[in-house]
This record gives sequence, structure tokens and C-alpha cells, in this order.
Amino acid sequence: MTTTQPATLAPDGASVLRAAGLRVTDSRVQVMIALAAIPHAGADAVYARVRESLPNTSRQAVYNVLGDLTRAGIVRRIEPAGQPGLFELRVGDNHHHVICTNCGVVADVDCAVGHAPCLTPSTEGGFVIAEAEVTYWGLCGDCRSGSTAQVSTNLISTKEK
Amino acid sequence: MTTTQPATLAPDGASVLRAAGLRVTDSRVQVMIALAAIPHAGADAVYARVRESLPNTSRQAVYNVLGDLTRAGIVRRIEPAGQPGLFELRVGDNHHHVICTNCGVVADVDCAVGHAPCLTPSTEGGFVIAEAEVTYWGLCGDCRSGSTAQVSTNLISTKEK
DNA sequence: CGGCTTCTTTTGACTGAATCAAAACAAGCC
DNA sequence: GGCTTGTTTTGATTCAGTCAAAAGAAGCCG
Repeated sequence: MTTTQPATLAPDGASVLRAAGLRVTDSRVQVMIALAAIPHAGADAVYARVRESLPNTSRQAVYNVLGDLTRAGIVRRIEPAGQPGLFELRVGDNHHHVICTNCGVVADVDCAVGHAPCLTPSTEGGFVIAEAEVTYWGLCGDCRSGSTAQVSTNLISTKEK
Repeated sequence: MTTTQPATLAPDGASVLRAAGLRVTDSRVQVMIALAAIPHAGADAVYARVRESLPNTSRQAVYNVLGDLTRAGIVRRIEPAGQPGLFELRVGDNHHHVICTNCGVVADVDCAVGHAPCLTPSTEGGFVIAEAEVTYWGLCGDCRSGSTAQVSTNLISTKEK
């Protein structure tokens, strides 16, 4: 029943890589799978995940791959204040992020105003603006209702506290 | 001619500190003076500046002071992606920043929409949003006109490149 | 003024995140 | 199958920032 189908219908990691002119390697494919599984993963989370299927992968390899994929426009790297970099597969739309000041969970938010370089200021004080990046800070549902005071992995060290 | 004036008219560092319930020390005052002189200073720039007048000050002291002042709401700390933290005295209005992707210079931008927690999404996906932080990325006047290709301290390692 | 308590600062070690560099290895092309 | 170029490993290194203990100063109280 599988033989009548073209080998790959869903654009799997391999073809995305090839399309970007990158060699297809296990680590790269596994990093992409990890990112698909973990919405806003840090390098370390990706590393842990990749090692489940490729136990010999080095941390450096993961950094390389994430760097390569970012440079190729296949993943996007965000870096909220006070946190290590996070990676996501959703690229191309310049969407934004809400981050819980209590537990650090990150969620996507669609672009606040219109399309990509949203938020118009096009030439502020001599600058030609290419992109506007918005980070919302607040409390997620869980932290609001549940054990508010407990969880606190203290993300807010750099924010008001 | 000076005796008829109240001791301090302009709200100097000392009184700001006292008002915040912090002890007045040389390092704290000098850090505030440094921040007034350098618009978006990194911890290191502050350290260098403070040591011009207090040559024995330790780096740790500067970190302590910056932390204390930030916690007291006297300074604001921002941390653009791919850069170390920057500090500024302008607090209270939630203003935003434009950063040159070529040379890294930072400039202030007034709040995009209305007052402080600007950009309305107040309950996105279960989040209660307290604050929106906007970072604009673009090219500053100098980098646009002048020796564009040269300067590049490569800030953009984490951005598209 | 002198002493005391508490807050600051110094010193120096240490962490986490990420980068650099050279050698070993594998993809993809002929 | 062999070669070239791009990847991955290994291990050291940087940078920004934090931790902790001991020494020192600010501000209060009598």
C-alpha cells in the first residue's frame, strides 16, 4: 500500500535541506525533527532530543546545524532577554512571541499590525528599519491560575522583579 | 551667591538613591553619572567610565550597582538579541529601541501605539500581557551613507546575515 | 562623638552559553 | 570506487555574568 505513493509527499527535512543547498545528514534531519517536536527549543533541548536517536552527536554539531539552518532561513532564532537562544521552524512570517515572566513558556503571536516589517516607523532618526520584533511579557494561563508563587524559575532577574 | 539656594536643585544621583531607599555611595553615584553620559551603555562601558573617577572600583561592584538600580526602577536594562545587556536612565515610559544591524548603535524610539503596555493584545492564548517590548532592526544613517561594508562588528551573527 | 548593625564592596572562583580550530570523517559528484 | 568539499568530533577558549566569603563603609542610636 505504500509502494504506489511517491517516495516523499510531505516536504520532509531532507528535501528542505536539499532545496537550501545543504547536504543531507542525519544530524540535520534529526535537528529538524526535534524542532518540529519542541515548539521553542533551546540548543540544549535540541541536543538532548537529537541524542535520543543519534547518541553520539556532539553538542557542537547541534550548534553547527542550528547555525546553518538559521543562516539558510530554515529556522528562526529568537533570544528573549535573560534567556539562551530559542529556535523554531516557523519562519517567513515575522510573527512575535509572548513569554511568561513566571515559568518562561513561549507562545507565538501573529504579527500585531499587517504584514512582515510591521509597526511602520520606516525612518526613525536616520534609521532605515528592516524589521520590528515584538516581545510580549505576561503571565500564562497555568501560572495565573495554578500555584503562582511556586514555579518561578525566575526568569525575571533582568526584568522588574 | 550659592548659599541662598537649597543645597541641591537638580535631582542629583544622591537624592534619587535616597528616595529609592538605597544608601548613597560613590560607586552608585558614579554609575548614574556614567549612564547619563553614555546613552545605552553596557556593563563594561560603565565600568570603564566609573574607573576614570574611582579607579579602584571592581567590575563586580558595577554589576551590583546596575542590578540594584535596575531593581529599584532607576535604570532600565535591555538586552537586544546577540548583545550583552545595555542600561539606560530613561525609565517609566515604555519606549523602544532601534538597533543598527551593521554597527550596533542603539537609539530610542517612542512607544509605537499610545501609552506603556502598548500594542493591545491583552489576553493572547491565555496569557495576560503586562508589557510589550519592541525592537526595531535596521541601518543607521552613518552605516547607510558611509563605508557600509567596512565597519561591520558583526552583530548580525544571530540575525539573517 | 563612638559604637553597632546592616548594607556595600572587594576578591577570586565559577557557571552557562556559545565560539574557535584542527583533525577525522562522510556526502555527493564524476 | 575515488576524490573533493562540506560536516562532525574533540577539546580548548571566550565572554558575560553570578556566587560566596571576608573586609569595609553608611547611617542610626544613644
